[in-house]
Amino acid sequence: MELHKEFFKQDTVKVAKALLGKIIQYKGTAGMIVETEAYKGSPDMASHAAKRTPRSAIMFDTFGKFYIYFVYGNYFCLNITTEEYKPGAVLIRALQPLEGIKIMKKRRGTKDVHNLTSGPGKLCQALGITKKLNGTEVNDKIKIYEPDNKLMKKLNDINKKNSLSLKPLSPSKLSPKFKIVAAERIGIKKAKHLKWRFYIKGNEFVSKK
DNA sequence: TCTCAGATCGTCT
DNA sequence: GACGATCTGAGAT
Repeated sequence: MELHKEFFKQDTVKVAKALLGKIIQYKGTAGMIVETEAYKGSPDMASHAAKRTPRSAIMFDTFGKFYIYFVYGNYFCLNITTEEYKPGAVLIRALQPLEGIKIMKKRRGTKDVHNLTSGPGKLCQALGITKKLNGTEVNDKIKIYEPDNKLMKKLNDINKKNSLSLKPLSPSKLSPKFKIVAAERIGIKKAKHLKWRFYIKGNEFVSKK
């Protein structure tokens, strides 16, 4: 069942947590969301949501829309805007591949399943998501939905075949220890000086730095 | 005009 | 695992 637009009206951190385990699908490729990151404005002043610019305005004005931006000259990052009256978005950081794995391998130029969607830039590349989808409504072109039993079975089959367990593939610096995480930045000035708050299975962990 | 980034990859230890 | 090189474009000055 597709997630209703109203789902994204909630608090950003709530949405980030709730998106874990959901399926994201675009043009014959799909994966289960295993790592998300909540972006709000204050007190995270290094977030795009901290300042309204032509690029980030979508985070201020909408919920339930895809915010896709180009970064480091090579990659795209996929976010979904949240909250009605406050700026916010959830970055999709990692997926577990589910459908269209052949296509993903081709696009990513690797045969390693663990390396297909284990990062925000990687997953956009694997799914063929580019800036042209920026601003589209959730479920217009890119679908997000709750997995049914059939899909879960398929996921388990893929896991068996590739010796994977139900865990995220992200080697992300964000979550070196923990698997299947939602995260929130709690520092204030520059991205590299930020602290992180992780949510794993209902528990909270705060990074040391 | 300048700076540098919500990332990735290859190379090194 | 740590680190440097790298790409383009948005935002700052």
